[in-house]
Amino acid sequence: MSQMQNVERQLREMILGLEIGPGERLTERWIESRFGASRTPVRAALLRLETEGLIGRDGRGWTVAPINLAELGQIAVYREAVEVAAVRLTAALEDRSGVEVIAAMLDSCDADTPREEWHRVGMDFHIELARLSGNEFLLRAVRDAMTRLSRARWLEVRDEAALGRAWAEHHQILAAVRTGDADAAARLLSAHIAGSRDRLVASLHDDRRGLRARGFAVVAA
Amino acid sequence: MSQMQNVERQLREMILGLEIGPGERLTERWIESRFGASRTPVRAALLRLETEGLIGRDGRGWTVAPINLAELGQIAVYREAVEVAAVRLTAALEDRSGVEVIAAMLDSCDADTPREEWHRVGMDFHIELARLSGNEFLLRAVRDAMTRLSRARWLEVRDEAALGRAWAEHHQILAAVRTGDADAAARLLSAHIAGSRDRLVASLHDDRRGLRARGFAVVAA
DNA sequence: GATACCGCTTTGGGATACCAAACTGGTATC
DNA sequence: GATACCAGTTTGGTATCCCAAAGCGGTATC
Repeated sequence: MSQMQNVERQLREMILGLEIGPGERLTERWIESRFGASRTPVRAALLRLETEGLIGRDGRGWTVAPINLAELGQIAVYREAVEVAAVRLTAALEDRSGVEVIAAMLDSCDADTPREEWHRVGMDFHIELARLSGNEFLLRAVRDAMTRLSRARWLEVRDEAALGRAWAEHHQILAAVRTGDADAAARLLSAHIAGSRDRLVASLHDDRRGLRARGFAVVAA
Repeated sequence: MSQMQNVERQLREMILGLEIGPGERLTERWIESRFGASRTPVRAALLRLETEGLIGRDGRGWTVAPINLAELGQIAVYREAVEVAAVRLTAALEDRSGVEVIAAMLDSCDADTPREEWHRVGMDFHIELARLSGNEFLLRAVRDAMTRLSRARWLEVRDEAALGRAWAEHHQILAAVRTGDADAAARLLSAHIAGSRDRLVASLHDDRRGLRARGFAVVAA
């Protein structure tokens, strides 16, 4: 793999994994020495990550995007629009066997599954559901929204019950898609996204003091 | 303005203005000499334009994105999802005075207005309408969709009647938003997008022989 | 003590040199 | 005539070097 893709991937993982905190400053020279690459691939990676919304410009330099509570609400509206459109397309397909693959993916998580895996599968559910629609743009939009939500969802304090509820809602959505009931699938998905947003914003809002104590920049709603 | 933004802007204009044809190969060295910049800003511009979908990788090199008829249909579905969501938000706002600015923008076009201006305003209508929603993500999505549609719409053979019909539909949509009738606005906008797509695809499909004769790569639906 | 000033350092933007892989065109071989 | 092969060229990927501007301290001045 090329250095460029390598730096991009590793840097993205460090940001999403909160090894580099939201709001932290980045210098091209630091990344250069950290990954043993020269500035050319580093700058390419930075440009890519900027379009993903994971980093931004801070005057002349680069900054890891802060956790933005107001943005979370806007993303919820955005993803509702594209995810509902995608699920309606999928429910109208003749061959909806793809939902079984997603159901199996959900069922692969059990009590022994590590938290990172639950986190990843929880996002992949929405991404793979969008992929079934066959529309590249809806898929890209959902993937983009999930990337931007990733850190916030990771920081969310989720109890066992909330996770179980989310998984139940996921299965309900799949069931509606399976039977081709587009309206039901859309309604369930909308409610799921709204609930997800509310719990997420509430959780981060309650804990924003703790987040700031960890050195994370948090922009209020 | 920095060289980087300069190269990016000029190259984008050349691509959107079809001065570089769809499917044409690009070399970093050619861009370098063409704009009098070195490879660093050239590469930055290429990376940015790649994320906009205007250029793509062709093995090791770069290629101007072809006109893709199948993609046009997918974009229509995508923009319907985000534009309808945006217009519903806007219709629910207390202050909807922004629609008057957009109406004035439409009315600024008359029989003497050059075709490029009609083209630009026709896209800006949708972008500005999305901006009124206040949702950055919906706005970005609409702007992105319009950028990707820009060349195809420019190549579309539009008669006077079709343009007048489009403008009338634009005004109808604004009227519905003005009165706060979200359902009507959504319905009108959906129909407008579907009709726009049908005419666009039909026009390009009919003329695809002529397009190929001009050296433009056209991917069939 | 506050502030204006100055020199050093850091940093991103740009330019250039080098390399390996891919491409090209011609040639030799069958 | 078709094909395999080889040298020369082109091209994107990478590493480095230079520069101007911004940031940072320390100091002198009031």
